[in-house]
Amino acid sequence: MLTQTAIRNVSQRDPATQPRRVPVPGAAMQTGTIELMGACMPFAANAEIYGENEPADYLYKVVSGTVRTYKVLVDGRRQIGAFHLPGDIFGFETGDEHAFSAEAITDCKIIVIKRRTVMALAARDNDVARQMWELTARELRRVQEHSLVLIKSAEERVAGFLLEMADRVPSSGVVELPMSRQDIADYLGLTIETVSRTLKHLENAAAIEVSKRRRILLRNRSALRRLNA
Amino acid sequence: MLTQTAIRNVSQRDPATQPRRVPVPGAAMQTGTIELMGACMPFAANAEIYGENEPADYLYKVVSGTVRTYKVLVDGRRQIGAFHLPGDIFGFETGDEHAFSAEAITDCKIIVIKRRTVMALAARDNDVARQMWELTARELRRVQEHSLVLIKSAEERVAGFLLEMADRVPSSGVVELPMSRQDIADYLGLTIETVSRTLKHLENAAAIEVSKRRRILLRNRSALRRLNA
DNA sequence: CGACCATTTGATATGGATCAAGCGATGTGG
DNA sequence: CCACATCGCTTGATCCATATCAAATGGTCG
Repeated sequence: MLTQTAIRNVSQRDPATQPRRVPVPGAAMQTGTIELMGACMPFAANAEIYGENEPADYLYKVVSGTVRTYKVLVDGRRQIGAFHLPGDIFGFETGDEHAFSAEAITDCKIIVIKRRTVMALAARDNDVARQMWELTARELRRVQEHSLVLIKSAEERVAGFLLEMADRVPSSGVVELPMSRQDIADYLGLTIETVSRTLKHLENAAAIEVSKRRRILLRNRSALRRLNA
Repeated sequence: MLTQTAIRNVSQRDPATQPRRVPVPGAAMQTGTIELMGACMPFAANAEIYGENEPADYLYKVVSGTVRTYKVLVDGRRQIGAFHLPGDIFGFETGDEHAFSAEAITDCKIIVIKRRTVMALAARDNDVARQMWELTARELRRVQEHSLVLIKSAEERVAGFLLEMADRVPSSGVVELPMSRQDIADYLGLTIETVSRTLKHLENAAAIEVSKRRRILLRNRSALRRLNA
């Protein structure tokens, strides 16, 4: 259990991309007020959005693209805590410093909101405060749910992951994965080899079909659900 | 990975113990206002406090004793999500239903607060709303931190657990564990045998000393911290 | 077309699970 | 107050799922 994943990229925030005040249209307006307060910023694939222990001055909302939040242990093992898809708000873990690091997996557009702005608003408008509580609670539930992988087999983990992704991008039947096998492995606490072999397993069992490497067809969801334990 | 832990007790909430309006003194008053709103209730060791999927009408604050929150998979595997010690508030996972079950590990006294009361108060007093957000965020961070066990070895898990417990009950040097080996195992995603062997390992390495089975002396914290990865 | 990188596939090793006794503390009844 | 039963825990032997090590393959992009 010593090596899991070496640190693979030490990308930096692109200094050229400064926040621009941009009215952001449509794009998942779950939390109405929020996006009006921020600037929309592009991030290139693999760019760092923020690092662990940096002051947590901003909140982030994904407009397009996918983000991973993760921690890296001293010896290089990496645990991905979450994938964030369009519409998701992240970076509100709590407190003064970020507990995790965040990177763009693909090219992303992300609304960046000053935390102070939100806090100030929350102090006046307790509807906003409630909304923030709500969001944090939802995230808590997600992480608690994810912590069950600890007691699951490789097959259960992968099946569960596919179902989770399918639920989040409801393009019934096909799951287009934005992340690499390594990302999946680090999210599930497995190795890429095991992820690969398990996908093949599921394919042999006629539960899925791996059409392009990152495009997966769910052939038999109830089989997957059964495996999800 | 099929059997981990069968369901071991199906204890019921003692119907004799009705909530009594009791002013609760001292005992960890971190969140001032909260405890004034609730009733203090005793729970016997192994009594159920609430079950998964029950309506989440209450919040809970531990006055004395220890509580475990957990989920059980269909086949009986159990994952303990948290241990709650005196002063801790739990049961605010979110939403309408509890995501986890909660049981008293030892005899407990617990303040039970109607969620609606808190919500109503939060709607008027946004300081309360902020406090709830704060608490939820703290819990989120704790769970995120715990999710790192996924990539840790047995030794790292156990060492980390001991340090965590030592931090929470700052009785410098000795850790009095209220929970069984099985509870520890289910919290760390290990078996009791592995927990036992690992404790022996740590003892042989002069990092700890197991004096009574549930009393552990931390002989060398920096060694433990080194193992914690 | 060629090089590179992500992924798959294969062979082997191993940490922790499982199976199976032992053991010691706690409690019970005689 | 002591023999005995019980329960929680430890210890030992063996097994297995997944990690690790090592190539082979194939897709992508210049």
